[in-house]
Amino acid sequence: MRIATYNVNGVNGRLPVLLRWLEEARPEIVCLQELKAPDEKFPAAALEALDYQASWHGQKSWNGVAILSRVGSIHVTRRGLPDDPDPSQSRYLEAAVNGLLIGALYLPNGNPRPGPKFAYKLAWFERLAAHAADLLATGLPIVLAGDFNVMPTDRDVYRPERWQEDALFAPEVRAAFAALTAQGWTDAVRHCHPDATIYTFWDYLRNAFGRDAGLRIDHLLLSRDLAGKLIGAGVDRHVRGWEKTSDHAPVWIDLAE
DNA sequence: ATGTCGGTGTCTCACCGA
Repeated sequence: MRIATYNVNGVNGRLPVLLRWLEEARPEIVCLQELKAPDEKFPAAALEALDYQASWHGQKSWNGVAILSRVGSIHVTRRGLPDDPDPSQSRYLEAAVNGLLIGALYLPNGNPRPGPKFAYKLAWFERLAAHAADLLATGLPIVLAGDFNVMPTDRDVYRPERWQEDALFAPEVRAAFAALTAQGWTDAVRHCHPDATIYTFWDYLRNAFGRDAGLRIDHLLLSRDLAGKLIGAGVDRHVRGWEKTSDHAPVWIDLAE
């Protein structure tokens, strides 16, 4: 079974690209981020036409996350993290799908650092970690997937020395990511490709994709039992080269049935 | 500092956030 995560950067503006990729890749379960659409403008009918059911947590203009499934119904267990002091930002959606618990997330960008946005990012990360610990304690098979807005290590950045002060790579956020995975989560893509240079995002500016000046910020984290079923992972990076495409590429894992 | 996107309102340009 294939599970993917894709920051679409506007689900309606990128709809032709999203549909083209879904038809080509046919993942069983998909987490989407940056819908940039209110709930009433989510393109459910176009996805249904490709046999994908969907649940979504939208917001006007910004953020927004969704879960798609072509392997049975989506039972939403949570919209937003527990104890969220700012529920106006739609960044977390959790659902039971086909025997798995899926947490779809869009972690705050956090720039500029320092500042209130960076403080919000760290606070959001702390609430995610607290909830993730509770999830692990259930013993369920769980996937946390999305745009974490964190490059975990130097090898996840085309030029790490240039990103030391950025909110996506600052010591505090790398430490937060490391502390999260230390709970017992497996970074699926890195686990499958320990030494490879793998990126999931290339800025629109300065021909970043053409220069392969990328970042690895989209991740799928697996609970312990699921990590044992991991048989493959990768990035559909050719999608980043399509017309009217997102600045992110889809990221996927394959799990043994 | 620069550059490029989608979404939105101030609405066919100018902004915000990324």
